[in-house]
Amino acid sequence: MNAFSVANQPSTNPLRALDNWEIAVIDLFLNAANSFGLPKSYGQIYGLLFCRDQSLSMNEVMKLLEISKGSASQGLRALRQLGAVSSVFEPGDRKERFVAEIRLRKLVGGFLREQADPHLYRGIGRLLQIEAHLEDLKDGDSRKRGARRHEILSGWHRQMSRLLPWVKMIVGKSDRLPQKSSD
Amino acid sequence: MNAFSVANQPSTNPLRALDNWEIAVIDLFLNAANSFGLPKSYGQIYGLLFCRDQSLSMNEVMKLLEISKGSASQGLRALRQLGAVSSVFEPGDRKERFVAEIRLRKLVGGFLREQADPHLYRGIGRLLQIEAHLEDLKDGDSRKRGARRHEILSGWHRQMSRLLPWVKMIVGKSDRLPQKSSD
DNA sequence: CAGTTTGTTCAAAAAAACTTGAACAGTCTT
DNA sequence: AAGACTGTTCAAGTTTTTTTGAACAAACTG
Repeated sequence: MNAFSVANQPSTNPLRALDNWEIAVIDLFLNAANSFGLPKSYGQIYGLLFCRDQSLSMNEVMKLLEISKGSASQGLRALRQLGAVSSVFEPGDRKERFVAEIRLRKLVGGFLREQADPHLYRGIGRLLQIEAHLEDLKDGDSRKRGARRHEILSGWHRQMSRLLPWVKMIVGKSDRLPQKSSD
Repeated sequence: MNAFSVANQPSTNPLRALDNWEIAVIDLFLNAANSFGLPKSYGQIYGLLFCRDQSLSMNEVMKLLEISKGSASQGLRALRQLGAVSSVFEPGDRKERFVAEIRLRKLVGGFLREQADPHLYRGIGRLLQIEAHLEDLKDGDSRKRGARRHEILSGWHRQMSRLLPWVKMIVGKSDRLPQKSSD
């Protein structure tokens, strides 16, 4: 039986209740997720994995955080999609196990790729749509005003496009703390 | 009577129905607000003002967007707080009128000031709280692991703090399109 | 001062976002 | 092949956020 074989391990038992500092870290990420517009549970899941050296299975995540199967499944999938967690397979074990990506550069990069880039992309379509509306319009004040607004928005779009690479770059510098290693 | 005195103006009547391009712009900002974690109505309000050369009163905003008094009042207040709209008083008119801030630098700056900076600030407290939990803990694996995580988070905090000034700076460059003028 | 205009507040209603868990599908085990 | 294990999906339930509008306050008007 499985719960036992795990429950017997000395102190590295991944199902031992969370330490207080871990709860605080998980809560930190819960709040962070929230303010990035991600569901709280994603933050909790990431936070938990962030705390651990060992990879965790979906089941362990569910039990430790007391969240449902559905949340765990969807959360882990989304986080992997964002590049915030990756999965590993222990040889001879069917189940997937997860670890947190802790390189800030990667986290930011993934977030921008999945969230910001699509917005910029759709922005192009929206600008074209506005242009189309303007062309349907007889010459006059409104059209002129609209053209000016279209220019402004195009400028903003250009600026935001230029900004993102810089963000990735700046965050990249001096990632990783002087310790352990990675990359 | 007031509705009339306004309704009689030739073509600049601010209550004439919205043009299609304006609807598209408003919708663009509605979506943008959403993905910045702001209520849709804030986006609509900003979008409307963004479209207009003339300042609008709260009442005009309400009627043009068909939103309630409460939304208009709260939205305008929040947008002013963010520095995204400013209010002007026409001499000899009691009511406040609003115009959109269209300098991207100011918009980004305001957003960062109101949203990002507070998060970074609270982050300091959270890091201290984690530290405190660690000190309550007897030496051991968990404590060591926690200390490592604390270092990582501190590093991230430092990095994000360094990033924000750059963002403001980069967005500042070549703001305003070649036209009109401002600043 | 009584009435009008302008704007705020906040409890309740509506809408949106998130979570849950049961049903399902695939894999492995015996 | 039956049973156990792992993971996905999605309709329904829950929670959170946003919007509404009525009640209120303040400032002006005649």
